[in-house]
Amino acid sequence: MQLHLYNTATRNKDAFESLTPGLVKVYCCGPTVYHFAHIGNLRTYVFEDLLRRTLEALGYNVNHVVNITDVGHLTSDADTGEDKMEKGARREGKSAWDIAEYYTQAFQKDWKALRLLEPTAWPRATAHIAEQIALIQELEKKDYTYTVPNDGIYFDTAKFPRYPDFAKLDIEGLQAGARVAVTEGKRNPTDFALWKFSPSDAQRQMEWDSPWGRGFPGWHVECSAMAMKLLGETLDIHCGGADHIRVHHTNEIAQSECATGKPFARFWLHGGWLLEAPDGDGKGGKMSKSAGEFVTLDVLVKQGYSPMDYRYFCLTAHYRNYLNFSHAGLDSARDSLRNLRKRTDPLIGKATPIRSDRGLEWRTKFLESVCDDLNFPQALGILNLALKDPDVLEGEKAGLIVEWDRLLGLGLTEAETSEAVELPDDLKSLLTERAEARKNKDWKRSDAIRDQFRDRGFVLKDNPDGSVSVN
RNA sequence: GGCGACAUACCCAAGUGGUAAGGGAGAGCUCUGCAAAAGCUUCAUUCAGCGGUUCGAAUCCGCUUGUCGCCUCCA
Repeated sequence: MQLHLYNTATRNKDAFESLTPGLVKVYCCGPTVYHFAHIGNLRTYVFEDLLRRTLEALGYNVNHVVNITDVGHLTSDADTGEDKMEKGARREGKSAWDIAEYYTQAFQKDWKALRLLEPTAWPRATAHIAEQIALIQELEKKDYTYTVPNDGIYFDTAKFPRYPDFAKLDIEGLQAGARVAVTEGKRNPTDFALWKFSPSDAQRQMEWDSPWGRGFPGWHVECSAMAMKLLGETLDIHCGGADHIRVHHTNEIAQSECATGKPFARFWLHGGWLLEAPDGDGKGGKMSKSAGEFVTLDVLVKQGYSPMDYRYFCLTAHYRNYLNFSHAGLDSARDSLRNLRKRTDPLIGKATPIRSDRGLEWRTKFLESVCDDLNFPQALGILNLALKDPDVLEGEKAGLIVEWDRLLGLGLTEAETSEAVELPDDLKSLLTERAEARKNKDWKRSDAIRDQFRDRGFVLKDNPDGSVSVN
């Protein structure tokens, strides 16, 4: 089936074909590990995982690279301000290297919890300084760079006439609206640093020798250098959050294409933002790490949600649209998933080949939705209808779920590991007492005991077979 | 100030020219000592408002209103 993906470069849903038959090279912009990833960040990785799974379902091998940015991002685009890594280090009284390691592990823990497929490679910026230097030297050789004394090596965006095209930038409007102090010596407002000199009056924790002196790489060059090293000069797909379009990806394209003379990526996919819904006293708006307050996956887990609840929540909205995060919304997702599992759990292990016309029809419909720019919300609707369809045999339903869960990644084919509820001794004896009361049809006593359980946070359910479940 | 995106039921949300998917919540019924669970049924003549194009519009165009984003960093 033909996959169509919305390509930011063309602003159109384009038919996807890989450059090399059977192999797709995907580069996804990863986290800057100076703090925890929030659930808005995570939404983008969920979308990228859906892309990966879709490509694999279509028979492609996917070479999937996700970088770890462990150096180099300053706090503003004006090439000024404090390095985020060093700031994080100071905040926590650790070294910048420790900070990077700590948050990388935290990030990868979230990654696994969300059932995101392991990428082919997790390159770290600090492990690819030589490649970055080489790329800058190539640009220097081709005369795209210039030096700003006591500052760094800059890319001259005026020498790349297509610079504004990708993000449809209005350069003049940019200039007019500029509220940011312009770096002294920059030729154009859009020029960006490729290499930053270490400050002469302060010792940086992360710095390297280079042909231009001691310093550290700019924060766009790492992606180009690592992507090209690991995947070649032209990628099939480059992904990231929508906030990368304007600056980061625009700059990646400029420096990569000027260095190689080839298109850097054929498809650019961008995930929409998670917004904080204005429920309660929340003000609403984009969730942002630098704004301070943010919700992490761990926070949700502490609130009683499972990572799969959040994954399902992401699945309910199209990846390119805004998604409003609210607890009401997450509750709804959690309940939906719970209800879904009630229907799919009894199907585990019962899959049979799908042969009936009806079964094949559902299979096709689901795949069509997914192939239409990853329309998972629609696919979920189809899944619900298929499960309810009385004309599809149980074994085929089970087979469809096995197949579809490889795309959804919700773990529907694995039994949930629910921990056995440990009952306090006094409640255990009450349970015995209630069984006795029920046998004697003492409903008043029986219900009173059930209420007692409820007050202690346990829900008693009398099953049709006479047994009692405690939750 | 400039630029842009979005607006679908109580909530979330798909649908982008052919007559409103799906989920959650709610309601009713069946079942049950009662609950719970499960099953069945039900839930937008209508897509922010107003005009226009069209045989036909939630879908295209214009205006208005509202929300959000970008023009610092950000997934």
